[in-house]
Amino acid sequence: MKPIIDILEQRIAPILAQLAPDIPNPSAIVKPSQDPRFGDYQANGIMALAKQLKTNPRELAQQVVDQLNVSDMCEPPEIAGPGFINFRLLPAWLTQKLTQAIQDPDRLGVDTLSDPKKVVVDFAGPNLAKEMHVGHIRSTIIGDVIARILEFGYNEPNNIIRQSHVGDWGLPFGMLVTYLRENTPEAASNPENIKIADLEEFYRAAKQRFDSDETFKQNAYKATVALHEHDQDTLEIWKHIVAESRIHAQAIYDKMNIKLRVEDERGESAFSKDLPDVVKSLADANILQESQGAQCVFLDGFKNKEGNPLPLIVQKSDGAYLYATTDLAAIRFRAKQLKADRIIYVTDARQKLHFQMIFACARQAQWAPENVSLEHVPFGSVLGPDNKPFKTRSGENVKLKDLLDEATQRALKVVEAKNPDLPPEQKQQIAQAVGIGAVKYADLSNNLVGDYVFDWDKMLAMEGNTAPYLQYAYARIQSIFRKGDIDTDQLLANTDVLQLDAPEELTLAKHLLRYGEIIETVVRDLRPHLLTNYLFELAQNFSSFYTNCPVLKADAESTITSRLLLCHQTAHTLAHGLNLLGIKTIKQM
RNA sequence: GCGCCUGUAGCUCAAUUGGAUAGAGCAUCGGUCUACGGAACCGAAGGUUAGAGGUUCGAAUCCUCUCAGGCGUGCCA
Repeated sequence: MKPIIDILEQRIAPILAQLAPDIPNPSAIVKPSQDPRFGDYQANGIMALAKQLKTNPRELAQQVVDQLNVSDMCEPPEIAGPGFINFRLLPAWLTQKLTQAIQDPDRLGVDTLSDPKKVVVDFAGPNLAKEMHVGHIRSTIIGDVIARILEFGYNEPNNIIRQSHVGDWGLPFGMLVTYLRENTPEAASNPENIKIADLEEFYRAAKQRFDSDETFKQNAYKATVALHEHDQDTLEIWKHIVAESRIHAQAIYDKMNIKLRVEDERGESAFSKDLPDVVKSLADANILQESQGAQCVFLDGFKNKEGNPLPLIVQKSDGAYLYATTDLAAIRFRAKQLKADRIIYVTDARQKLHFQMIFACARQAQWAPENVSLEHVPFGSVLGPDNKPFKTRSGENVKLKDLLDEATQRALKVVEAKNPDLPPEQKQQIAQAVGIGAVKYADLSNNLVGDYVFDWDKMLAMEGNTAPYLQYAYARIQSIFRKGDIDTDQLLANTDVLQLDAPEELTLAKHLLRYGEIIETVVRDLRPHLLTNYLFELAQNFSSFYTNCPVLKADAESTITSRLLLCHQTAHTLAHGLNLLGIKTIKQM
């Protein structure tokens, strides 16, 4: 089914078109009402339209209502205030629609969005030379969630292409190759034996040599040049170091429940051979200029501190290429080769200017035509308790592995306290789901723009807008099904007994039917916190229902079944939504 | 200097992008209290939306200025 907003708008649209033939696409602008006194949904567009028509808004609203037929789904619409139209959904209609949603376990009654797009989501993209640290956490979490939501919304998983633009081609690798040759020449001559137990230590040792020894430094530069010139020996060692590094990154992804595979990786090295052609093409298109020895593109509207045109530098004065060059190669590849309709970049807000320039350049070079949407999803920084970028006490980056381990440890303590009798392996599994879920949910549940303070106690607090609260609501429902020894298949064979009477039942049902509306909005606006908010409210509505409406102890058999169906659909929606957030549910906690 | 972002209850954040009396969660106070899992529920209190103007039926949201903080601003990514 379409979102209720869309149903109402589409019913009103032809009436508006007829009443205002000269206004292009007049819209009813239907929104959920904030206050129950104004019904379930309200149309806000009449007043703006009346303004344009220079007519009385309430009279216009009356004309709309006179012609509008929504009697199958709503009580008679009311005109209120300066010209709102308020809609109250009929229980019978809600029952029918919710029944349909229950009978559709794969999509929960959510329509596929009508314009399935081919989308590239660029996220994660760590530097493979080092272990992932807290600086990578947001892009990784948010990008994965955006990809998951698009996969569901467009219902064409193969059209959603994850791209991890890893750093695997720079000086750090020249350092690592040189260090490996120096310290373990036996591995360097047999690269397939390269094993790096501690990637961070390996990098640190190489960096120390680099900083303290001039000969080493020169060798590292040489190795980097050799790499870029595709020297066979160097390339062979590089390949195995990258493979080892990738194992470390993959371990983090697995732990975090991030859907990223080796095939999704297309980093600097993959575009390295395209870079000369990027510059040449810009020159051929007459948009390349030399300035202070560097090859630059000057784009309209970008100024530096002196107020002079700000260049996008694509080739340094020493001939080397930069990340701008690689990003341009990538954008061209994604638009032309992958044929993406939307290209989404999930990076730090500090890169905003960079992407504005990259996008402008790609447009000017006609690598991304106007019908390809280029979208930067910027997000703020993770701060420590001192409101400064999150670091360890000694001022180093917090390793993602350590952070995730601590999350699990802390969650395990809580599980031990609450449920000491569970088998140890189950406690471990719960701690994993709760700890990782808490970290991810904390990251996703606020508006992306703006920094947030990393606070263990708040994210793992078992009350409030947190992952554990949602997981708890899910676990409680599972408990009902265990206690009542309910067979879900048998239950779902009786969906026609659904009946909504109690106010808590109606509130819950209305909320369940808004799932598609939320999905549609998030697919369009790429704001995951709208989904976390929705799920939190769902859990709250359920808790209220749960305390006020006995399920297994209800008076009539039909009420029991009906309420079990509500429970089932709530649990199913919670699990589905949490899965879109990359967060696991557990049956007990 | 210029540009971008942020400023909402004591704290952390919302407000479906211009809609009705700005909502949640923590914390505080009060209630439910042998419970289909109390990791819960119900209620109270808490606001000049940083400040000042403006736009209009209507502004936290749009415009102008001011204040405070963060980030960026040519060869790092």
